[in-house]
Amino acid sequence: MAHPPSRKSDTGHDTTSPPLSRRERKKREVRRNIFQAAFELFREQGFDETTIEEIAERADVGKGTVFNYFPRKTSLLAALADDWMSLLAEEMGPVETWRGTTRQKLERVFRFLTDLSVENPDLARLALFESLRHMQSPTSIRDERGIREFLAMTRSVLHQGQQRGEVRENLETEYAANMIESAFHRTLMQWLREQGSAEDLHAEISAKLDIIFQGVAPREAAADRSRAHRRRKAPRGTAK
Amino acid sequence: MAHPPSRKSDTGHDTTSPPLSRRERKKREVRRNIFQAAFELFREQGFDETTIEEIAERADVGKGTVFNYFPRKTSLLAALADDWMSLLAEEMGPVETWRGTTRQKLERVFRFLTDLSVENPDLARLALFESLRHMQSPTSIRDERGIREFLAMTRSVLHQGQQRGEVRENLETEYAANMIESAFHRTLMQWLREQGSAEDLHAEISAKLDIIFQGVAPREAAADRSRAHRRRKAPRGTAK
DNA sequence: GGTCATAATTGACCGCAGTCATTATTGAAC
DNA sequence: GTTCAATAATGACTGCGGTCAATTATGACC
Repeated sequence: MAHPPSRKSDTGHDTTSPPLSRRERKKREVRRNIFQAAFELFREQGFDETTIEEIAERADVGKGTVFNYFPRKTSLLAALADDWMSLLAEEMGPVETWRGTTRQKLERVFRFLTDLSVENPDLARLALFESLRHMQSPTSIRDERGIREFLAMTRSVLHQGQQRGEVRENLETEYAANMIESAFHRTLMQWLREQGSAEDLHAEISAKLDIIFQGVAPREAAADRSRAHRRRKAPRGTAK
Repeated sequence: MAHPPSRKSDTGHDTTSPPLSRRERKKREVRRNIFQAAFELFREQGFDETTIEEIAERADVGKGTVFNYFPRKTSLLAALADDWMSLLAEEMGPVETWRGTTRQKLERVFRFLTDLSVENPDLARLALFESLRHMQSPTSIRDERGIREFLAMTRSVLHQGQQRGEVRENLETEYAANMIESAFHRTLMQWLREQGSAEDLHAEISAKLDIIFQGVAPREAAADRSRAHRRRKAPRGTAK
């Protein structure tokens, strides 16, 4: 029973300073029960094989109640991703306090997440995949805390790197963070599918970090300037 | 009715040199009818709003027949992705014949695919998303021609670039192609979700290409060598 | 305690993706 | 033309995700 959904953080904010009403406490408890029941079952029998009714049964609520808390079945997976990000934030503290080179910081973040994934490949696969679903439909309102936080972190690290001279001054950190995130995400998904060794995974991530740091062009011939239009523009994206 | 599924290529191979039996011809025709009916309907009313029974109705076959050809509803989307890749291959010919710099070649490929996507944002979103599904489950046997071909193309372009001195000799093209693909994929998905202008999309892709070519590290301090273990190893992945 | 608006719970119900046992078609062999 | 095994078509049926109208719990206010 390695790594059940984290006990402290749940998937909501931890800022529970004001004492909660009974109602609120009950709600959280129910939510937690459903969440927990769901992941026990997912782990035991897989996602597709688990029905909402089973989850409701184990959480000791009606089927409809499950949908009150998690409007789609896949919302349960998104909750897991959020949970993991909370674990990460909790474990590593605010970015400003991290030590080491830019590269080391990035590797530490990746390491934390890959370790979780290596322990729970099935859940990781589901959660990673789910974290993309919100991109599918423009109507979906989910805010996808998971990826957002990851991007914000990566971006901060790059920013620090700029100040320390380890990252190009003129780098568009928004885009770079975006690329790092998507490369990491894809690498992890591929690995989860192919079920290689953890060593392979780390090696591949390291190699890709090399590429992102060094670039593809040879050292001298900086870059091949052929872009027809270069419209300088505030990057769209996830930062506000 | 812009861009219906391509008429010539369908989703199967074009190598129809040996004359086909009547049976085989019938099969292809039925498959084509279903494919076409499905995409007319998807375009008219959206994916979720279209039922398999409607598709079967319009293609003038029984419901079960649809499932004979496309075992899941989403298989129809995967077929679209394949179709688009065939269009691309057909339009641009073998990689060896392309002209221009490495950067220009990559931009031309992206341009072709983004143009298709700009014309059919809804279908593109669905197809792009679907093209990731095969990574979700290790049991899925789909071979995902789409992404594979794209990777092979990108890799060839990088290889040529190495010969022309536009790409670092010691670059692991397998990984680099992989990163380029995932960055492109993600950029496109994000754009499709946010519905910006086509100009925005091109600018973002261009900016990311800059990053991939130049790298994140400053010119002088090549890279920050901190990786604990550097296991040189044949890249796993999609090339055979 | 009693009243009442608001919020939470619930399970009967619905629609559709996907299955499968049955039936129809094909074409090779004679 | 007839036979027959292999292949394809079919739609009745099933199971589950998701909805919603009805029911119950909660707590603010008197």
